[in-house]
Amino acid sequence: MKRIPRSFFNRSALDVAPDLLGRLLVGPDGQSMARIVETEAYMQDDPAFHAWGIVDPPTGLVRPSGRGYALFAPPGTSYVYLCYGVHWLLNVVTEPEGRAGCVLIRAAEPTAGLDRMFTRRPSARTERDLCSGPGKLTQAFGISGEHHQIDLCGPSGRPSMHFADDGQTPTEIPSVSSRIGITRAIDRPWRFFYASNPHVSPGVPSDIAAERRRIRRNSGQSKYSG
DNA sequence: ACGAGGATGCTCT
DNA sequence: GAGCATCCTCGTG
Repeated sequence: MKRIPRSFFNRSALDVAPDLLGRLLVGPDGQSMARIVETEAYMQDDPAFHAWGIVDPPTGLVRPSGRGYALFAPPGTSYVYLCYGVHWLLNVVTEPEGRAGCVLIRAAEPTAGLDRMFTRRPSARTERDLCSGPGKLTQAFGISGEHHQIDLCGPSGRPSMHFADDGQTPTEIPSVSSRIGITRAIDRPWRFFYASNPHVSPGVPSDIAAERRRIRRNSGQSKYSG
């Protein structure tokens, strides 16, 4: 059981995201653990990225205001933010210094500390309800704003949130889709997941969701267009 | 099964 | 004031 080193995150988010599948997330309590089964990559040149547009094109300078500035932190730093005013979402910063990118941890299969997870997530009825979504996962682990911008690659010793490799070989090739729940850049295939794993989130990839909405809109219109 | 709607707070290509 | 990297509950089949 080894902490994943900073060098692992000192790469493109497009490489880190699929490579994190099968690795373990160890929570802030040092005991709760889950095997990651779903991630998404967010890139600097990406309209869905929180740091999109904060680089001034002519000068290359980064505007130091706004929440996206935290995504220029060193690789291996956490980026935790509040989504819809309700749920905390956990990302890891990637990319060499000077560039920005991150990986969203979307779903995981609990492997340790399940009793604590059930306590922190009263609405969960089955194990599958614990970490099968980015908001559920942070609630199960007790991750919130106080865990924003912390080093996930620090020295082992006292308990702290980090990623770990237990040497278990991934049993499955990652599947790919567009990302979930976004409205911009919905065609980029930057979601990675283990298709056969029951702990993957039930969300629908954004390109498929948009197509379904379009079809429904059209059939709804035809009812009144006669 | 599936769809609709509400909660709720922060940011602002 | 609009727009979100979501989840839960409560309606209808």
